[in-house]
Amino acid sequence: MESNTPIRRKITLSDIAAGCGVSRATVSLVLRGSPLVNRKTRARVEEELRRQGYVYNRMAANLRRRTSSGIALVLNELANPFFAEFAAGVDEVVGEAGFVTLLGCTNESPAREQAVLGSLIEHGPAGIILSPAEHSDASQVLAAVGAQTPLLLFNRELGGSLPEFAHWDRLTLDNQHGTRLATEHLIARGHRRIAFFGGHRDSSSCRQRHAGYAEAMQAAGLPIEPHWQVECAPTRLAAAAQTPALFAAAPAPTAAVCYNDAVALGLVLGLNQRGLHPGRDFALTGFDDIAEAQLSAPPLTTLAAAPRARGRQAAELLLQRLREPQAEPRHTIVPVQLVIRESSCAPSDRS
Amino acid sequence: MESNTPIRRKITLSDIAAGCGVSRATVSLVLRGSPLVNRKTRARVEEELRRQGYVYNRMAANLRRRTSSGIALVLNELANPFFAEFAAGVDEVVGEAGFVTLLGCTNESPAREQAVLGSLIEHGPAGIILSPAEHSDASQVLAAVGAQTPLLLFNRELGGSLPEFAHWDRLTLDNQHGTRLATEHLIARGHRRIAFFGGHRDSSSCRQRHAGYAEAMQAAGLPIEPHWQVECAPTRLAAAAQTPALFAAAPAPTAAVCYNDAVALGLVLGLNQRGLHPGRDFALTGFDDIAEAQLSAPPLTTLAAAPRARGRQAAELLLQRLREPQAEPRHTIVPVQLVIRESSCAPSDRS
DNA sequence: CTGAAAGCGCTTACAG
DNA sequence: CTGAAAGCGCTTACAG
Repeated sequence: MESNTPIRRKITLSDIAAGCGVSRATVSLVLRGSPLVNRKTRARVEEELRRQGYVYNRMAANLRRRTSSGIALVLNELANPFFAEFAAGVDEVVGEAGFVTLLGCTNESPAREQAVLGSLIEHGPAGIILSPAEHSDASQVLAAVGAQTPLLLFNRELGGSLPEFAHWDRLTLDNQHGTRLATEHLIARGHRRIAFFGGHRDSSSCRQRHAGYAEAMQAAGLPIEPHWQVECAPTRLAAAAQTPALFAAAPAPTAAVCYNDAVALGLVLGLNQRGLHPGRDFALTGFDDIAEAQLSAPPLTTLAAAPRARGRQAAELLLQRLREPQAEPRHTIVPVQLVIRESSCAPSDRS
Repeated sequence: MESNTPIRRKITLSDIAAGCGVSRATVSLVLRGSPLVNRKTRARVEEELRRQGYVYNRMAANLRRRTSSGIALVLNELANPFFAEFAAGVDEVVGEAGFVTLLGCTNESPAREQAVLGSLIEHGPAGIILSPAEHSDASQVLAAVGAQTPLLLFNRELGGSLPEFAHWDRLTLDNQHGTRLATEHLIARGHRRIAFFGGHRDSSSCRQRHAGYAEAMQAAGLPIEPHWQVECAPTRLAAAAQTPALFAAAPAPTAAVCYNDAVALGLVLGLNQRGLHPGRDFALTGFDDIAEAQLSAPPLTTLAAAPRARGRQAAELLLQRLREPQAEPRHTIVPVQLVIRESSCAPSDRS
C-alpha cells in the first residue's frame, strides 16, 4: 500500500488560465477541443500552453470524469517469445486507441497473479487481459478483480467454475484441431506408431492438444501405447531428459506430436543423443511456430498461432467489450495453421 | 486526448465511513496503517472494508498526495527475446517495489517513440526506463518527457547532444570490451583473417562492437580488408543474404565476429548455402546469447548480457534515483561474458 | 483518538 | 462564448 514517490511541481490549468486571463473552465474546453471556444481565445490559450510547457494530467481528468485510460495486461510468462509477441500486439492496439498498457508478469505463480491483479486493480484499469498462470482459479481471480472490470481470458481456461455473473470474454487457440491436423499429417505420411510428447496433463491447453491427437489416432483406427504418452515440463531441457521414456518399451514410436516447440526442440536434442536423426529416422511436430522453429536443424513442422495478431485481436475484443458492456460474453476460438517443414518428413518404414 | 471509457460506480471511503459510523479521515488512516487509530475502531473499519468489497483508488490518492505509482518502460522492440527478458526483469523489481509498469513499444520508430512518451508522460510516471529507437534524438526525447521526470537510458545512446540540465542515468553493455574478447578468442585459435559482420554503423552499439574488433585486430598486428566489414540489417534474413559479400574478393576470411546472434545465425545459414560448415570450416561468434544460441547447429559462441538481470538492474537504478533525485547522474557499464561453444572452434588452417 | 475542512488537477452542468 | 461553483476519491494538517 506504500511506496510512492514525490514529484516536483508541475504546470496546471490554473497556471495557464492565470497566464492568459481566462478561467480554468475555458482552458479545459480548449484542451478537450470543444467548439464552444472563440477562435481568438483558443489561439491565445494554445500559445500559453506551449509557452509554459503544460502537460495534461490525465489521472486527474480520469478521476473527475470517472473514466480510465489504462488496460491491464497480465501474463503468465513474458520471457517466452510467444507471449512477448502477444504483448507487442496488445500494446499496439491499446496505444492506437489512446490507452496505456499496465503490465504485470506472474511467472506461472497463482500467488503472484493474485498480488499483481490486486495491485493493478487499484489503478482502476478500464479492462484486463489475462493469460492465467497454471493452476490459477476462477474464484480467486474474481475475488481479486471484482465483477465490475471487463476481463478477457487468453490462451488458457481457469480452474474451478467460472461464476455466472462474471461475464468474461475468452480468446483461445483451437488446440485440439491443431494437433489433430498434425497427427493426420503424420498418419498420411505412413506413420502408425505416433507418440504424444511433453506438457503437463493438468494444463488445459495440454489436455486439448492431447485430445486432438487421440481423436486423430482413433479416427484412423490406430492404437496408443501407454509409454507413447510422456509428460514433462514444457521446456527444452525437460524434454531432452525425458526422451528415453519414449523408447523404454517396445514397440517404439516412429513419430511424435509434441506439446509445443520448446518440447519439440528438446526432443530433437534427445534424439540426437540417441544417434537418431529427426526428420530422417524420426518424424515430429511442434506447436507455436516460434522463431527458432524454422531455423532449427531440421526445421520444425509446427502449428502457427500468429501471436502478434492474437495480441491485436485480444485488445480489439476487449475494446469492443468496453463499448458494449452489456453484450453477451464471447468465446473466440482461433484456428491454428499447420506449417510443414522437414522435421515431419521422416519416412515411417524405419520400424 | 480522447478515448477513455466509463466505469461503473465503486465503493468509496465515504461508503465505508457511513457503513460503520466513523469519518472518512479515520477510514483513510486505517487504510494507510496509521498507529493513531484505536484497535477496536480499526477492527470495525477493516471488517466493513471487507464486507463492502472496497478497492483502494490509488489514482485519487496519488493525485492528493502528489505522488506516482507508475514506472514507464519504453522499448524499441518487445518481440526481440532480449528485450522481452529485460522487460520481465524490470517488471519484477517494479512490482516488488509496489509500483506498476506502464509499457510502451516503439518498434524502432522515433515518431512512435514521441507518441508513446507523450502518452505515458500524461499519466505522470515516477520515472522512465527508455531503450531508444534507432535514430532517436536527445532533444526530441527531452521535449517529450520534460526535465522533471527521472529517466534511465538503457542499451543505446541517443543521437544529438544530451542537454546539460537533463540528469539522465545510463545503463549500457560494454559492447567494445565484448567484441574485443571475442576477437582475441578467435585470434588465439589461430585465425588471422577475421571479418566483422552485420549491423548498421549508424547505431551506437554497432560502432562500439566494431571498435572492440578493430582494437583487438590492431593489437595483434592483423590487417583488416575492406570487404571483411559487411553491414546489414540485424536480422537473420539480411545476414544470410549478405553472406556472399564476405567472399567477394580474395583473401576470404576464415572467421567472423558478428554484430549479434541474429546476424550470426543468418551467417550460419548463408555459409551452409555455400557448402561451408560453420564450426568446422569457418569460425564465428555472436552477441546476446539468445535462447537459440545454445541450440543452433553448431551451438553459438557468443557474448552473454543476461537481459533479465539487466532489467532488474535498470529498475533498481531508477528506484535509487527516485530516492536521491539530486545525486550525480550515473553511467553504469555492464561487462559482458564470453560463452564459448562450437561455432568458434573451426581451425584456422583452411586457408 | 476522531472529525471537519481544505485541496490535489481536472470537468461539467448551469448561469449569464 | 465565458466564468463561478461543485465534485471525482482520496489525504492531511488542525482542532478538540
